Parts: sequence; C-alpha cells; structure tokens
Amino acid sequence: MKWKDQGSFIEIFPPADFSFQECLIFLGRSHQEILHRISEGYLYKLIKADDQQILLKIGAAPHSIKVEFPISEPNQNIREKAADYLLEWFDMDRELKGFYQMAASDEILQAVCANHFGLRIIGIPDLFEALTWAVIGQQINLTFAYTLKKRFVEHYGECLDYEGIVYWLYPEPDIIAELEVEDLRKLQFTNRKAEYIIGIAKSMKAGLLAKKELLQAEDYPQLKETLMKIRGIGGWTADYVMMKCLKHPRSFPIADVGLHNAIKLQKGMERKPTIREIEDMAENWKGWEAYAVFYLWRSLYE
DNA sequence: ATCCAGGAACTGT
DNA sequence: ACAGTTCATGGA
Repeated sequence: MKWKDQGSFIEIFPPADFSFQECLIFLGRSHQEILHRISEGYLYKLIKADDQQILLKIGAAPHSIKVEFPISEPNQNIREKAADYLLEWFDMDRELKGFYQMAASDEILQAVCANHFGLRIIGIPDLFEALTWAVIGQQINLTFAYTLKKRFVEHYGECLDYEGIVYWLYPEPDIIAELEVEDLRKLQFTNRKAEYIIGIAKSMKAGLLAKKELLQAEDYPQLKETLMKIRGIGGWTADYVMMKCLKHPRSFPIADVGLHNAIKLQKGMERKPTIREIEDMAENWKGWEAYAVFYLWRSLYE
C-alpha cells in the first residue's frame, strides 16, 4: 500500500529512508522557480490530469505525506494520478539501501550522503520538460537558465490563479511546435536553443518521440544512442534526461561541470578532475551513478 | 574587462 | 574516431 484515500486528502507512505524535508530543500534551490512553490513547510504543485488543472498541497505528516486538493474534490482516477505523479517525482519506489551502503565507504560520497540522508532524485516526469529544460541549461549559468525558463513558461504555459497566487504548467509540445525561432529569440533564447526546442516539440507532436517508447528501450547504451539522434541532444543532455525523466540508475553525465566542481570540493583538489580520473573514482559507483551525481550536485549549495 | 557557465553541432584532419 | 571552432548570452 503506497498511498491511501482519506476522503478530503490522500496519504502517501514513502520508505523509511525518505526525507521530505531534504527534498523540499532541493526544490527550494532557485527563487526563480515557478513550476512549484514552497510556503510554510508546504509544497504547492499544479499538475494536469484528465485534462484538468489540479493543484496539490503537499505536506509532511509523521510517517507519511499528506496531499490536499485546495481547488477541487477530485475523483478516484485523479487521486490515483496525483499519487503516481508524486511517487515518480520523488523517486519513492527506489530501494536505496545498496546506494547508501556503497556510499558509506566511498571517499567522495560519504559526507554528502550522511549530510543529506533521505534525499532522492527529484525527477522531471514530463519528457518535454526534461528535454527542453536540459537544452535551456546547456552552456549557460543556472541563474540565466532559470530566467529563460521563467519567460518560456510565462509566455506559453497555462496557469491557474488561486488566492492571488499564480501557478504554472510547463508549456505543451503542441503549442511550441507552432512557434518560429524568432518567437523564442524575443525571450533571449539563442538561435540554436530555439531551433532545438521547436524541433523537439515538433517530433513529440508528430508522435516520433514519446516517453512510453523510450522507457521500453533495451539497455542504457542503446537508450542513450536513441536520445542523441535528436538534434540538440548530446551526451550530457541524454544522460540528464535518463536521470531525471527516464529514471535510469546508471545514467551518468560525466562531462557535467557541476559534477567536476563538486568532486574538486569534496576531495579538496586545486583543479577540476579530468574525465579519466572521474571514471576511476566512479568504479565504485557502478549501478548508482545517477544517485552519486545527484548527491554531488546537492553538495554544491547549502 | 575577462572568464566561464549543469554543451552541442559543425568543420577539418 | 579525434581535435579545434563557433555559437551567443548573462553572471560573477
């Protein structure tokens, strides 16, 4: 029993080694984030289910997570979708004992795993969002990446006003597929980012690119190869999407600058490690590369 | 100013 | 297969 209907709310029962608090801290990392809101210990998230906008108010209870529906009294089907969404978003079905056991004796991961015990990979369940957010973040600083995302969402996403606060949904591929490069240039996207994003939207709209199909992919290398055929998706983005959306535990964005900085810090190095050096360090992480990277990203901000 | 940022495609060897 | 170049922009 992963969740239970309690009438006016639903209750989700995560594993014992899950910390809602740690996940909240991660979600609060950018003040420019507009796809969720954190206020007084509650997490607010707008999702779409059965073509309806559903606002979720998520809070920690002693041994569970309580999810309320401030704007509606949803039917059974929507309750189930809300529960599924949260189970996926916070990777609650993952058995992490093996990871923590490995990390306990790993020079690089030991401290960060102890410090943030209970944190899980915070995913991006929506494939279009995962792909295009990764493209937006390519080769620019994160602050500006959030600025671009905010403009993108506010121009092309749906929203809901509740008690004077606006909640946003990420734009749909069908809308973005109809744009011209110039439309996104106005938001200060580069030509290339605009081309990539519109191209991805068109592929998804045409049914050539879908999460369901990608999830059926055979193994890690093959899945990565498939993703990299998409224009704008290189090795880094393929791994990022496998990690945040397709939930592949072995996804490993090894060229990531943030990863390099985190390793440098954890090891007290004077320079960033080389790819070869990271490959050696990661021998110990086999099967848990995605979690190793995610925790190391976490170590970069307090 | 100057360097760099949660890279990728393109070009030439 | 590999290395160098170009893209483009804001943050620190």
